[in-house]
Amino acid sequence: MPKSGPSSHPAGLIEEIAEKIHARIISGDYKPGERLKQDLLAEEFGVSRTPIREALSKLDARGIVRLEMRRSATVSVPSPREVREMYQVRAELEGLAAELAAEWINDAKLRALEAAHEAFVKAATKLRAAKTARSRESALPKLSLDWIGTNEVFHQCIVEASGNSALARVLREVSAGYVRNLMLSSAAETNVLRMESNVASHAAILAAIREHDPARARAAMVGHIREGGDFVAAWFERRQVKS
Amino acid sequence: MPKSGPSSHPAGLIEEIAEKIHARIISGDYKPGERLKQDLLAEEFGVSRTPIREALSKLDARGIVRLEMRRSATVSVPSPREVREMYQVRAELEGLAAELAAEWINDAKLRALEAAHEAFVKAATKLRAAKTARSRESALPKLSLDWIGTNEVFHQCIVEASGNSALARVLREVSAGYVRNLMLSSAAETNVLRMESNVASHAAILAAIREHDPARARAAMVGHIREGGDFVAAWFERRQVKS
DNA sequence: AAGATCATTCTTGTATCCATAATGGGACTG
DNA sequence: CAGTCCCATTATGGATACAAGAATGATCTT
Repeated sequence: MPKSGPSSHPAGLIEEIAEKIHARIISGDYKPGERLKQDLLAEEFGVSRTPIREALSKLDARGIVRLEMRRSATVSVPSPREVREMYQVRAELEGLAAELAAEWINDAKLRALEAAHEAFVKAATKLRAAKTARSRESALPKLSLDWIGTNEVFHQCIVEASGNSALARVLREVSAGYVRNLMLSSAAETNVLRMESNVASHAAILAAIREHDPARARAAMVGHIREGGDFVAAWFERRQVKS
Repeated sequence: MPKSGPSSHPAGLIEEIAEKIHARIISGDYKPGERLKQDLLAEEFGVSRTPIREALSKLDARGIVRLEMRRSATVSVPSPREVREMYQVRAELEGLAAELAAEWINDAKLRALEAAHEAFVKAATKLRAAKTARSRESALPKLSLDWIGTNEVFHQCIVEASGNSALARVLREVSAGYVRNLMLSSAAETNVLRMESNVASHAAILAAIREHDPARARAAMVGHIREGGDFVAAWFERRQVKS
């Protein structure tokens, strides 16, 4: 497993708590508009209010909660429209990453990217087999996690290969965590078709980068992210009416 | 003066302190690699360590300081290369904003944008006059501030007109504050030529948006930001060898 | 009875405190 | 004399304490 990033590692309690709160928001435990009181969260997670505060601050920066002066943090689950907006931004940024990667990638990073792709294909294959087999006791959650993880590694490789550290930071800070949590929740409903489409997209992106074709790499990446955005937004719409 | 954004307003002490620390880093009071001890900062600003910590966390997210586990925050003044990287990201995001704005802007927002442009032209004219006159006691700092402010309003109008709130948030969070502080320091050295080029760029962007030409709006904006990035990076190089 | 006002309570923002991990210096040894 | 190991010092992360500003509810007035 590669280190999670080239940049600073608070790596600590705060980020962990932020992720947990985020997960609960996505899963619907905390409903939109609900007021998140620091005391309760502190008790919930068995820590004091201090790390809770910092976690909430991060979630505010990511647009997941709204933090106003002297008022409780309020859950701000995005509308499907906002999900689309976020993916539009992410598409732009990762498109840039792919373009730069196609231009500047070196042999070592290319090999790493190819390895990441292989791992992703393997994970997808296994997950697909498990899904079609419908075997009850198969470790489907674990396979889903693998799928998400290898997917993330692939994208991260490209960002790293772009050689633009500011880009890497922005993606980490404003979108990466969000996407991960969304995928964790929606992975269960991801069907075989979508998985195959994802594999194909990754292959196309990899090919464009290998052949140092920036324009094609960008286009492929933008399309890939948009596709994912459509799926997640749709899933979000369904979930919203359901709850 | 327009409100600083459509989104959440902690608007508080933390943000204020973050800006102050940032300004001191840019101005060179705190040198690259220097370790920022929370105690000292706390005394410096006459507050306790708690808000200092949160401010440092924000600065870490913005890439201005590096925050590692159980270690002091270290000043991380970007290399000219990193400045360029940051502007590349910003160009991408604001380019997207311009593209979307050209597509979706409505009459009210267009009028606001035109007003912002007029204010910018006016501020630029005054500043240019003051610079060429070289009158000693003229309120040159104030005029510089006006120039920076109106410039920011113009860009913000476009972002708002894009109708993509996620985009607005990302720009605010990761790049806007940075840019503002950089400009505050480098404005003094901005020459007349650059100011005129800036005015021309803004006019071109405005025209493209008015005529609903997304591709042209994006291209104009990307070029404009890149130009600014080159200038700031160059200024940064000069300053780095000087210190 | 409805609305407004004021007091109480609750929650956040900031300060202070304590435990733990890093740092730097000194002593000891090869 | 240099290198290394260990301990004291110091600074950070987290917990607790305190003050101040909202939200709420009760009471009084019209």
